[in-house]
Amino acid sequence: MPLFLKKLVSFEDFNGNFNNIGQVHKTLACFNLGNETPLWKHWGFAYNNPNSDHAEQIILQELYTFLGLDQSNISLKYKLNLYTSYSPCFSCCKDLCSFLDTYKNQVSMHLKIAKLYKFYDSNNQRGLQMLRENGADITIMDLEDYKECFYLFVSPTDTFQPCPDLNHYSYGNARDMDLLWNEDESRSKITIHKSEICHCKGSSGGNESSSVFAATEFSTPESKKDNNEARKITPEKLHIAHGCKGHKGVKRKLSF
DNA sequence: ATTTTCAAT
Ligand SMILES: [Zn+2]
Repeated sequence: MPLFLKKLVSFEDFNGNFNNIGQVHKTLACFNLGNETPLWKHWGFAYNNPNSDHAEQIILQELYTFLGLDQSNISLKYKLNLYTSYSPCFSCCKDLCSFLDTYKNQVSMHLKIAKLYKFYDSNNQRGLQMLRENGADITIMDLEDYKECFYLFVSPTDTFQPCPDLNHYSYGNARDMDLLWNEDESRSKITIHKSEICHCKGSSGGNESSSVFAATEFSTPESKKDNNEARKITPEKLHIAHGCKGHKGVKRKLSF
């Protein structure tokens, strides 16, 4: 397992996974678990296991093992900081929700994300929305977060040097995430309003309220038919591929 | 506003 406990991340791996704006085909996730005392109770990092486990799964497994022993100490309040080079996929979001549910009122989760993973996939978007609704604090890493992550997990003595345009990309990702949160909030009212009449499935029409409800119910896993036209955030490239010349892309589609 | 990405060649 590519899990490293109480060890620092190398400069090379930090730069290769966090401090870059390229397309990286692996994920690095760093975590620390603390409480009132200044010293971390547990910390480390993990890479994904190629073609097998996502980095979040590996860290969650470690946390279940670690916290399982502490189950008796109800009064303890843990704070989990999780830095991930990619945002969690839909499946990992569900796993993170389960973790929060398992340690309800015992562990708070603070997720700091470098880049959005396959954000065009509406399932991944819904996963992040669900995770947030389940109490996780989710943000895109800004320059200060990169600096902090570097300080905590790479070197407390060296100076973090952001790669060119890192701040610019971070800002763009943060904007995408804000749009997702805004979409989430405006739709949550619909979900509540329609919650009583959404039990009847099968009635097609694929209206938005039923799909929202399905998401809330965790009842739509990786359905391969991802041709969901209700998707709100779509890369401009997709529009171009479909022969649509819309330049506003995300912004336009989310204006409601 | 940068986009196909926890690969697959
Ligand atoms: Zn995942």
